[in-house]
Amino acid sequence: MIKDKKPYHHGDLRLTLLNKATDIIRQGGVESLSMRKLADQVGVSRTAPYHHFKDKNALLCAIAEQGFLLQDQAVKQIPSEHPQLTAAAMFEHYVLAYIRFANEHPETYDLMFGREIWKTGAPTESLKLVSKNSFRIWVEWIEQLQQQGLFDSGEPALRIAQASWAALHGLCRLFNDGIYVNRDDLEAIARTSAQMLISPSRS
Amino acid sequence: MIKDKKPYHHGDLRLTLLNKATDIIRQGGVESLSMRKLADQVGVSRTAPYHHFKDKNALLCAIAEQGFLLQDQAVKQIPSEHPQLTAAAMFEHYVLAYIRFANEHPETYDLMFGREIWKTGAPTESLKLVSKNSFRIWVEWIEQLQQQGLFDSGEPALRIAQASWAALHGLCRLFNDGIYVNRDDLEAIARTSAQMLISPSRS
DNA sequence: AAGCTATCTTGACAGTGTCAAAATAGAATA
DNA sequence: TATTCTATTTTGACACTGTCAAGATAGCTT
Repeated sequence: MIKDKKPYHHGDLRLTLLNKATDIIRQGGVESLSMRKLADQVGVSRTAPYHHFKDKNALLCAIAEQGFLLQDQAVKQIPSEHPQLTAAAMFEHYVLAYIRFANEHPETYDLMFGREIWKTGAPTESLKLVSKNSFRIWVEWIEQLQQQGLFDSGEPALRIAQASWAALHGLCRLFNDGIYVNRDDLEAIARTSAQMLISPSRS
Repeated sequence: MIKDKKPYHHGDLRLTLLNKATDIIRQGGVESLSMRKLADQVGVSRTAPYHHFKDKNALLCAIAEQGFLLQDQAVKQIPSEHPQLTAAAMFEHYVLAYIRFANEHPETYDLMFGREIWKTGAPTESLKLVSKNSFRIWVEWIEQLQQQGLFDSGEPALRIAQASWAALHGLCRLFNDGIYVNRDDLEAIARTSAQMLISPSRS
């Protein structure tokens, strides 16, 4: 009588697939996810997933979408949690949080910002929406820090947001992709990055 | 009697494969390269390539290796070509050259620094070597610029090299992977990045 | 001319994504 | 309650993929 949604044969297969798929890629990477094995593990036939996700691509988009929501949530509460910090310290905090997220969910992160979806495949409309929103939040954040003198006011906030995010993203990728391997250095490099990015004097 | 190497049946199949494969990925991306189609286009049977490359992975490593050599070459001659530039201008020049390379050879760049080889697959020993050398060149470069006061002398050169390269890399990836799409902004963002990274005052 | 080895081919296997058509289960309607 | 309708799932099939094992062949060396 509660919200126990058990609509049809399986009982919300869509969600089950999504969770299981996320599980699989967490353990073995995106390339270890096959539609057939996924269906098998859920206990359903090969093509059943195709009635809930148009494509393998669509499934991956759904996972990425969840990733964006998770990240937004993890990052949203930073300012309210540390209201006493200076702008510079807050920025560093933000940077570290971003990198920690990428580090804790490497496979999801890869889906969120990888070519698999954005170049090779085709991003879902709804994925485009949530990702755009995520970036908007970042730009607004940069705008605030810019007003506090952390960044050059001569440049448009958008451009600074693009450049700084690119820097963060690059760092995450290098570690996630196995090019930088020494995990202990991650936070140190991140701190250096943060310090290099902010401008101590105004232009 | 000249160096016309036509050793066996085909006549340096290895090089032919390498070139054709590079061609294919340039046009259709890495995911469009299949060993079978490659063999077909070269006019040889499915498994012939396996006598010149242990794996598909080994073939991709060879392509990446060529990429590193090409990049080293393209970047090496920058200082000698513009000896009159200031350190800051030289750095910007370098940044733009790097990005231009990534932009002109997006698929090769992806192989050079992508998870396909470094995380999922296994980099060849010889690939590890040339890539390590490439990074060494970058660190030495940063070291020089650091001595010229472009970067904080308090930080180790290695760390600055890591952070700055990560920033560059991130920018390249965002464009190569189709997340930033407006190609006209590339150089502008790159210039902003370069300016943000250098330190106008010393700490 | 004989033997040897590097090179290439044929056959095979297990795996992939996904389409079309058939089967089935639950909800809606009569 | 019986029947129709539709959402869901299954079975079969196809064209691909990487790559292993065994056989054939071509060129060099002796």
